[in-house]
Amino acid sequence: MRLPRSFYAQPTRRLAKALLGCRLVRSLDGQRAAGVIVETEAYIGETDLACHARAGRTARTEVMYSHPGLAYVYFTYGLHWMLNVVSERDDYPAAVLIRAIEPVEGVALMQAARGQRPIGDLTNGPAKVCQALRIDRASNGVDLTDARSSLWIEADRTVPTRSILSGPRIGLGSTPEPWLSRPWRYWIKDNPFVSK
DNA sequence: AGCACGATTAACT
DNA sequence: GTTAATCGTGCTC
Repeated sequence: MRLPRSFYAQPTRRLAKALLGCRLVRSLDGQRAAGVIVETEAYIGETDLACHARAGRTARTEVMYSHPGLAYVYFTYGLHWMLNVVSERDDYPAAVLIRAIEPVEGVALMQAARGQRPIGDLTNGPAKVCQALRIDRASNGVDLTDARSSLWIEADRTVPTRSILSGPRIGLGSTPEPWLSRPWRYWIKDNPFVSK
């Protein structure tokens, strides 16, 4: 079952933790490719200087200001796509970055999209997830709660609180403190598919 | 109109 | 550990 909009309309850090253990599903030519979310990061509002919304409302960030439950997909480093899910409420720009999933369905489909890499190297990073599931600009703004969309999230495993670890977000470069060190990255303890 | 840089990855040494 | 790849975005001139 597709998770409803009410699931996404919660505080971003809470959503980032709640997404762990959920199943990210992509429908490709009628076939399912899916994985359990094992690592996420929260990006929260215009005051979070690591969040793209620090620049305010622009063409790029517009999706983050829209409804919770939409996909915010952006391009970076000249070649990579990143998938986020919009959180909170309308007109408040925040989202959760999907950093890694554990492949569980359509592994061959994902390997075909990733140059036949071994399962352990298939989706253990945010750009790898997008490449494996063929997510690019065409998925930006897609509604994950709309029954017609080919991308959505389902409830799956229950992850006990004691198995959720947190730490600083990755790749923030010259982002100033305190944002650089905020422990807004979450992952499932001991899961081998968390990014390196 | 031009420019510096990025929520990364893979292939190097 | 280091670095090239590669281009959209937001900021400065």
